[in-house]
Formats: sequence, structure tokens, C-alpha cells
Amino acid sequence: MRVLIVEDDSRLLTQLDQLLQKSGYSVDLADDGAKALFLLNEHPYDLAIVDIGLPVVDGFEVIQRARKNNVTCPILILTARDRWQEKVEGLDAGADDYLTKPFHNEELLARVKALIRRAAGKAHPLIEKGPIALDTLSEEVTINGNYIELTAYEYKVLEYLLLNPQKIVSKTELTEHIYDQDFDLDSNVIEVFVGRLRKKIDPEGTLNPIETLRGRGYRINRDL
Amino acid sequence: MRVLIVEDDSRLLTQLDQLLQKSGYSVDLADDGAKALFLLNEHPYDLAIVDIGLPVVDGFEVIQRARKNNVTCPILILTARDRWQEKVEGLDAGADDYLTKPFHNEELLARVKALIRRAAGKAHPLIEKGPIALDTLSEEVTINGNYIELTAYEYKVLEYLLLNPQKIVSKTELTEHIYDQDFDLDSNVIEVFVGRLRKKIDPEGTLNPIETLRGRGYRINRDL
DNA sequence: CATTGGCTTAAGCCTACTTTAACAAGAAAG
DNA sequence: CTTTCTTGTTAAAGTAGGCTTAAGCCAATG
Repeated sequence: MRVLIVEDDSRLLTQLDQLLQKSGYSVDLADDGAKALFLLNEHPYDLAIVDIGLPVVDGFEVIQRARKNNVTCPILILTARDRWQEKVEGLDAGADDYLTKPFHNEELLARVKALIRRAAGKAHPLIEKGPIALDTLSEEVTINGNYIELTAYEYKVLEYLLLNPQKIVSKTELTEHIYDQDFDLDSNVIEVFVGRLRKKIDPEGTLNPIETLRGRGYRINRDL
Repeated sequence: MRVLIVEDDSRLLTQLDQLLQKSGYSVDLADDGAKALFLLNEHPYDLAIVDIGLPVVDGFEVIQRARKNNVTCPILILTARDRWQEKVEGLDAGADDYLTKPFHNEELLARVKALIRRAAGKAHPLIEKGPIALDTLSEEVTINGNYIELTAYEYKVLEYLLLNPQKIVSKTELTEHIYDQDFDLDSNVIEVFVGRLRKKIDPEGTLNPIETLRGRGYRINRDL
């Protein structure tokens, strides 16, 4: 899988480079729009990551001109947090998804994977456990086929528990995985999320989908 | 080391069979997906080699369904040279490595060996003693394959005893290992925990899983 | 038979977890 | 720009699981 990164901030550029290489992608780099356009026409990429705030030729133009030259690979754009409105403009120009800076590495990798997969027309990877089905791509959860609405953090908790079935997941472990950094260990957020999850997954309270192991952590019920 | 080979081409199947047997593996064979799934659920293999191009149930489905049934052994997939793109799909389905046909025998053996070694590192470290099996990762204990629920401290006591088999573990030693600090030496907590453990491990009272050595401590029964 | 150490049981209490509600910040809507 | 809604976070009050204690009993040892 070959990825092009278009970014003028050299610090961020190398960070992205390392991140993606570590995840097994071959990476090409461009630090301005002209180079980007040249490379996009030269090679068949599986994905391009484009920072909108580029010097000389801005990100929108890169995307528009690339699309005009029949570049079909998915494009993920990066926008500054306070310029999030640009996402609309970027998507109009031909981008496929956007991410606001700063972002978590996990978040970026998830988007990258999702875009590449979507482009290939692949099925969504499902995690199933009894009546619970979690689509790791669309981040949708169904219970016996019925959608339930989860917030971002509720989803993360459930996904982590489902990815570690039959393992006792301690609250610290959950906290560390959910928050990249800067987390407060003596807070009861996790308990609150678990409580809300239980209510959404099983309003009747008959399934006990998430077991509590007092003093040790939580675990997805093995007998579902 | 037990290996399952799933391959519909009978010539290749026997070739692989002979190769692996000569290298000291016990080999089971399946020439279609249904047999493969049956065998995977029946036996705990150390590795499965799956040809993607199977008739009826294709290789992807075999892998997906096996993974859904909590088959955790490493899976090596075989793809035709001109279908190498399938490797991505296969890895997504839950395979661990791939090899394109045709291949050299040495290459295959190297992969097989690597996968089995890698899996050994990732496997849950089990401590077994007679009917007792303790998984130090998931902190689960089974007696003759049946789960028993232990509290945090009951688990710690049992783990420490199993980690020191055939050693007499004094009550002070247990206390010091179970409590980080601040422990009261003239308390009978340990006796209470041991009592509860014995009842949970062996409700009938016929096994005597934890021996008492009067004045010295406890020891896991060597004759289990 | 006396003494010592270990076992069992039940009750109290502590702490981990649950639940609920309120608040703050950000996003969306008007 | 203001309002409104969503969602993450905090705090407080309530609950219960299980750790701990203690008392009485039993078994082993000499």
C-alpha cells in the first residue's frame, strides 16, 4: 500500500512518515503542491493525505488539479481546528474525508485504513459477540440487528472490550487506550461510560453484557 | 506440533503432508472448507495452512468463521501468483502470513516455524497442575475445563502456589506477596482464603488440592 | 491429655462500583 | 451572535461484594 503525504510543516511531515511506515505502508513525501501534483501523476497511490494549508499552490488546488488529471485514489485532507469549515470546501474539491489538527495517531490510522478499504470495495470488518455486532469501519453497533447510537467514547470502550474478549480489562488499561495521554487516573469516567453502555446495549438488564470483576476490571460476558 | 492443511489440489496436499511430516509435525488434512472448519473446532492446532482458492466454502470464509469461533492458532494462507492481491483480503480476514504458489519447500518451512514461534510468545501463559489450569493473562481458572469464579485475592493465592509447585509456601511468604505493603502478620486471612479456594476447586473434598504442612505452610498437591 | 496450629463460620465494615444529576465546552442551528 | 443540543466530565449519594476479624471447634503432635 503506497501513500503520499503532502505537508509543509516538516515536523508533522516526519511524524506522519514514521507513523505510516511503522504501520506497513510505503510512503512518499511532498512538502509543496507542485511536487505533490508531479508525484500524483507519476505513481498510482492507494491514498493521499493532503494538508489544506500549503504554501504556493494550496491544498484545494492540488486536489482539484489532481482530479482533473484523473487521479482517482482516495484523498484525506488535514485542516487546522479553527478552520474546520474548510472541510466542506475540501470535500467539494474532491477529497474523500477530513481530519482536524491536532489529531490522535490512532484516529488517523483508522481513517487511512477505512479509506483504502472503501476504495477497494471491501466488506466492513465485523466483531460479533452474541447479539452484539460492531463494525470497526463505520463504527456502528447493532444489538440483534438494531442500531444503537453510541458516543465516540462509549464506542471506544466497547470496541476495546470486544477486541479483548475473555480478558479482564482493568480500568487503567481502558483509560490508557482511550486517551492518548493526559489522563486522570482517579476519575470515574470509565464507570460512567460502562454504565451508559450497559443501558444502551441491554435496557432490560437481563443480559449482563459487561461483567464487573471487582478489584480487577471489566470483561465482555463470555456466555453471550 | 499439530498442523492442519486445507487444500483441494490433492497433488499439492500430499506434497505438503509429506514435507511437514518429514519435518516432525503431526499433520491433519482437509480438502474442503467444511471439513476444515469442523477440524479447527475439534482440535487445538498450532498452525493452519489454508489455500484461498477452495471450492464450496472459500478460504476467506473458513478463516473468518474460524476466528469467530475463537480459533486463535496462526493461519498461513496460500495464494496463486497471479492473485497476490488476495493476500490483503486474507490478512484482513484474520490470517497471519501468506505465501504465493509456487513456493520452495524451504520457504514454507521457514514461515511455518516462524509463525509457530511467534504464536508461542503471544499465547496465554498457562500453568497446569492436574485438573487445575490457570491462565495468567486472563486470570481465569478452570478445573477439568470448567470455569470457576475466584475473587481477586483468592486468585493471587492460587497463582502464587502454582508458581511455586512442590515448594512449601509459608503463610508469611504468601502475605508478603499478596499485599503490596502494610500487612498484619497475626491475622488468619490466608487461612480463610485457602479454605475458600479448596471449596471452589474441589467441592467434594476428594482431591486435597492444597496440602497443609503444619507449622510450615501450604503446598500444591504433587500427586494431582 | 494438654497444647498448639489450623479450620470454619458468620457478621461487620470498607472500599470499589453504580447511579444520578448537574455542569461545562463545543458543535450545530437559527 | 445567540440559543440549543450533544457529550464528556465531575461530584455526590447509594449499594453490595468481598476482605477481614474473631470466636469456637477440630486435628495433630508430643
